Amino acid sequence: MTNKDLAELIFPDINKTIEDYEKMYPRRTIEESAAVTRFAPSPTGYMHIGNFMQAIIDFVIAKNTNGIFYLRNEDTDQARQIDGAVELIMDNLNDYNMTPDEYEFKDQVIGNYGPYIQSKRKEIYHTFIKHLISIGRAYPCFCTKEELDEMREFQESRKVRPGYHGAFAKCRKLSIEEQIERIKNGDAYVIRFKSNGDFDRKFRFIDEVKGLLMLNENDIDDIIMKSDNQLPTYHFAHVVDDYLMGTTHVIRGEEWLSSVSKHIEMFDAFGFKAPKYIHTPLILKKDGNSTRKISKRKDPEASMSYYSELGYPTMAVVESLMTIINSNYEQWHDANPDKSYLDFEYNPKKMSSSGALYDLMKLDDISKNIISKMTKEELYEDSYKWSKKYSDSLKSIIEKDPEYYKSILNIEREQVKPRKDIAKYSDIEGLIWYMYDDLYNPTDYEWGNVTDKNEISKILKTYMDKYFTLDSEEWFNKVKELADELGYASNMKDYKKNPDNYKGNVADVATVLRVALTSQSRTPDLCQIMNILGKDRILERYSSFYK
RNA sequence: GGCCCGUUGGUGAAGUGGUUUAACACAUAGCCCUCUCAAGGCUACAUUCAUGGGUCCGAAUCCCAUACGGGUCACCA
Repeated sequence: MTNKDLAELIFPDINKTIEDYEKMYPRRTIEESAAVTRFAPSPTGYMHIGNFMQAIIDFVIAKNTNGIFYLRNEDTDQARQIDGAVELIMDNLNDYNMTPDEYEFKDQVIGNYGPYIQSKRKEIYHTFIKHLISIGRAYPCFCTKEELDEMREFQESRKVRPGYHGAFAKCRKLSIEEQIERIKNGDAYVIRFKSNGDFDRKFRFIDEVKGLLMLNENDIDDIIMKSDNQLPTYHFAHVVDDYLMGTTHVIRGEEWLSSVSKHIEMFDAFGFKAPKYIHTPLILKKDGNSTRKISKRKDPEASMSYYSELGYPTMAVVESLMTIINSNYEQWHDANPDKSYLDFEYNPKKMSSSGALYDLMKLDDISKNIISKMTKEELYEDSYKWSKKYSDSLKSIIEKDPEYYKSILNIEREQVKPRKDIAKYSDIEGLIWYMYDDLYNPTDYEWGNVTDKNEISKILKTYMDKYFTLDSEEWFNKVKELADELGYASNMKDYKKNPDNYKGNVADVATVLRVALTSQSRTPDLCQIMNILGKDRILERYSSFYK
C-alpha cells in the first residue's frame, strides 16, 4: 500500500493531473511588467470599505501596468453565503466603473481562467490534493471536534503553542493501511497538509508594503479540505487559484500576514512561485479614547452602501480612499487635475503600514470640490440617477421640470470659483426646496436685524415699486439705492464709521429681501434666485408681507 | 500567553543621518473680503517625532530596552 493507493481511494474519479490543468490554463501571454490582480471577496452580503480599498489597489495596479483585474468569488463557506451577495459586489464594482476584465456572473463567464467561482472548482482542488496525497504531503485526519478541543485544552494548560503540529498531529502517524481501513469503514475525515516546517526556524519574506520580514516557518498541518470532502479551505484555494489564474500581486488585508507562512509552504510544496503580496493596513475608527478596526456592526460607514445611500459621487469615495492608499495622491492630483486616478502610479512602498482612520470630513471636502466642478448637466444626471434609487422626493422634484432643476443647480456654478455647498446628493433637496412653490410652506422665517412687520412691509413694497430688476449688473446698485431711500447705509465703510446715523445697513435690507423670498437667512446669490423665480412669484411671496 | 506588525499634530501624512526653525491637505480658531451663506485670501495651530537609553560632530531618521495599540493562533474568509 502506498500513498498513491490512498490518493486513489479518496479521489477515484479524478483522472486529470496538475499538468493537465497547467495546459488548460497556460501562463498568460502578457507583457513581463503587466500585473494580474484579483478581487476575491466572500459573498457575505456586504461590501466593506476596507475590501473596497483593496479592490481599488487591484484595479489601479492592473491599469497602471496594462494588466488584468479579475473577480473571484470565494464561496467555500456555504454557511456564510447570502443570497444576492454576488449581485451586490458586481453592482458596486460597476457603479464605480471598476468592472473586472474577467469574472463570472449569472451563467456568463468572461475570461479563460475560470471558473471564477470557487464552489465550481472542486475538481481542480481535488486534483491538486490528490497529487499532494500521492507524494505524501497531505493525509486524511480522523480527529473529531471533541478530540481537537481536548488537545487545545491540554495545550493551553501546559502553555504550549496550540495547534495541530508535531507530536500533536496524531493522524499523520497513522499508517497507510490504517488510513485506508478507516476510510473504507466510513469514518469521517478531513484532509490536512503535512508540514515540513520548523517553527523555530525563520525565513525571509518580502511584503511589498512592510518590506523585509523575518517570519517563523509554519509547522501546522492545516486542513485543506473540509469534512464534506468537497470544498477546500481558504489557504489551499488561495494557492491553487492564484497559481492557475496567474495572479502576480495579491492584495489583501493585514490580518492575513500571520498566515503567509502557511501559504508560502504550500506554494513550495507544489514547486510554484508565490505571487507578490501587498498586505494593506486596516481602516480604523475612533471609539472614545481608543481606536479599533472599523466594524460592520457598529459603524455604518464601514459599508459601501453608506456612501451610495447618502449620494456621494463615486469619484469622491475613490479619491478619499486614494489619499489613504498613497498619501502623495492628493498632491499628484492637484498637479495633474485633468488626469484620472488610474494614471496615478501606485507605489506600495509609499503606503502607510499602520492602520488609518477614515476621515468623513475629508470625504466631504473632496466631494464638494468634485461636485463644484461638475457641469449642471453632469450634476443633473448623477443626482437624478441617485434619486431614482434612494430618494422619491428628489426624484419627483426633478421630474416635475428637469430644466428648472438644472437652472437651480447652475446657481453660482459657471464661474471661476464655483459654489461649494453640496457634498452629497442627499444634501440637494434641503438646499433648494424653497425654489418650489408646492414645497414652500415655511413656518419659520430667519429674520435678521429687521423684525418689525411694518418695516419689512415697507422695504418689500418700496423695492418692488421702485427698485426691482433682474439685471445682474444693476441688481445690487438698486438694492443700495433702496437702502439709501429708507435710511440704511448703502456703504459698509460709512456705516462702520457712524452706525448711529443709520437705521442699519444694506446687508440688513438685503436680508429682508432674502428671508421674505426664501425664509432662509443663508442662500446663494439672491439675484440669481430672483431670476429663476421670476417677478410674478417674487411679488406673490413678497405681497404676503404687505400691510 | 506565543508569534507578527505598528507608534510623527484633532485627522490623513511628508520625511530614509546635516538649508526640518518637521511639507502638504482636512479639521479648528482669528482676521480680511463680502448682500447672507458656501467659497476665496491671509494668519495661528507638534520647541518636537510613544518613552528611556545608546551610536555619531550631528537622529524623527541607525541600535537596544520599555510602554501602548493592532493582528493572528477555526472544518471563517
